[in-house]
Amino acid sequence: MAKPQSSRKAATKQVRDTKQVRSRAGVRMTSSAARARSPLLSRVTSAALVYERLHEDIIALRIRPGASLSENELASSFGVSRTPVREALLRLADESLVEIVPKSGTTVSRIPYAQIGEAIVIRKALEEVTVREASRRATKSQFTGLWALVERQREAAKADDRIGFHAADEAFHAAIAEAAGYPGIWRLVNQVKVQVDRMRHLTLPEGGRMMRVTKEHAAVLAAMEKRDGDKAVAAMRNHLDGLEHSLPEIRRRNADLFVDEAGVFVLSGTAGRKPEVRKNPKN
Amino acid sequence: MAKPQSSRKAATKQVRDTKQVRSRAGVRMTSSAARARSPLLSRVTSAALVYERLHEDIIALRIRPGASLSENELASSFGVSRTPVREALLRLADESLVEIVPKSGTTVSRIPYAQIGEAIVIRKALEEVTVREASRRATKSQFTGLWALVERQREAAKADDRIGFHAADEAFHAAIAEAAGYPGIWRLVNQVKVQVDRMRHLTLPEGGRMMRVTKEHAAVLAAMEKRDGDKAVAAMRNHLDGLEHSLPEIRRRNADLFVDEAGVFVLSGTAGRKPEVRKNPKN
DNA sequence: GTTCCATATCTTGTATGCAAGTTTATCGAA
DNA sequence: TTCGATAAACTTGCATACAAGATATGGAAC
Repeated sequence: MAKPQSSRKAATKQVRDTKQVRSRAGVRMTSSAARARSPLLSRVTSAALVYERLHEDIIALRIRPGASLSENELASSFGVSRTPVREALLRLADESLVEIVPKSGTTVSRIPYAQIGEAIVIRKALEEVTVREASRRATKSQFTGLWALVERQREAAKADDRIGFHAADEAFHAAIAEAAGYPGIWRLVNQVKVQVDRMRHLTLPEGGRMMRVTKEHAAVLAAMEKRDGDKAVAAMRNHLDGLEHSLPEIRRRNADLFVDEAGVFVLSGTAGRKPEVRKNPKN
Repeated sequence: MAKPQSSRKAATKQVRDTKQVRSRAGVRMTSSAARARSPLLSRVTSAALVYERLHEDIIALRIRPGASLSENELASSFGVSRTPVREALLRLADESLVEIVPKSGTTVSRIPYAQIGEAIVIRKALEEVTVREASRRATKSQFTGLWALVERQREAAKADDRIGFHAADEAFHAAIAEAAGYPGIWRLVNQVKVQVDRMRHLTLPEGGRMMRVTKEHAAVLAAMEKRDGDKAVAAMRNHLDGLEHSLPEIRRRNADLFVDEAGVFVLSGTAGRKPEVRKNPKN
């Protein structure tokens, strides 16, 4: 490998110090600074696009858990080369949505049933501190917006619009996080609950569920508005408890989409790629 | 196994009986694809190695926040090509440890001071539920192991061995998570506190700090052993409160390593601000 | 001196070819 | 048929080449 032109690489160190900027460099950054934000979401690269598409399809179960993915076929499908596809898959592997076996193949992860419970515990812990802080800090206009979201849910429930209901549901929780001043927590919650979200797509139509959830939200919000943090936390806890209600039944009906995880033993795991997942084919 | 002496081929055929129709290009629908494997070690790929090295160096501040990274120079430094280096950098970007600007360059992220507080809140929330559950579920042998870790901390504190102390500290918290049956929570905590860990490397030598922390751990553990969940949670909360004690001073002394407003997570309408105008006019 | 512009030289993004394993298919023998 | 060995066809991991945008440099004009 030929080194081109040694200009400032007198030092062979791979880490160069901070590049200094001229005093008026800021004005030149206008064009790039316009779109150069949102590190996790939409970049303008092909890899990001492939990632988003695959992410959506996996979460929505449009690609079934256990399905095999091929970098080559995905590449020709998306009309790009393997490189961006591979980057997307690596990222999905970090989120435990796909499993890459080095020289063998890549599959969409089955839903790790054993992790669902822990994910819900995590979500509860995070949302409780969030709703407590939001009870203190939320402004009047934020309460107005929250009530509007509850109303949107009520309408969606009446119209039996599950998609719209879910969107408003997410927006409700996100708005609470914003009111609390904890945007990172909501981002974290979203990261943790991916497997739960996949499972949600299997929920059976249960009469009155959406209206019940709406009422639970209203209870949380009412307590918040009274600045009663404890009561709001209790209401939120009660609300999130409802999540794990029908999980065993859902699992029973779609056994092939789940996997029992035996012993995750990743304690000081070097920031490891992902927990080892033992698949237990129960044919 | 219910199958009587089924050969591998027969098992394969049995798997095959499900539809192998490709509903979408690139997605092959199979019932059970990859056989369970035990890659106990995380990954033996070059990309993983590069990632681990860079991760360590960034966390330990051996690479200073704000430094520029070049895929080419890193590649020749590691003796590999750009591809595995790039994969490592993309992963580090997901963790907000580096920032990749598409056609411009890659830099090591400065420590987002505004996120430190939220990270500590998150850690508190997660560790509190963990210690509460561990108070219920921990076995006698686990308590023995935990006391041993406390003792190791005491010894390290006496010997003024900061590295050994920190290792035992981490192990203590990890062991509590394991006793609680929440391995995923500890993994998540580790992910969240990366920026806090970087900051920890800037802590000034403060007399008696290690011994104080050891006593706090002992208090947590004593409450756990009495199965007093509330008291254990309170002790843990008190322990973690100590984290944010000297943060402002640390930041004041190393202002160039921090950035005020990073993260910029546009949750609602208002557009994000410009990411960073390098305010480091060296020379 | 300052300002502006062309250009050389960086940077990362993507495509492609090869290497090294793994799985599947094929063929032959008992 | 059943089993076994061999080879063909996959798979991902990595190296390399090229493309396109961003930055720094140098010189010309004023």
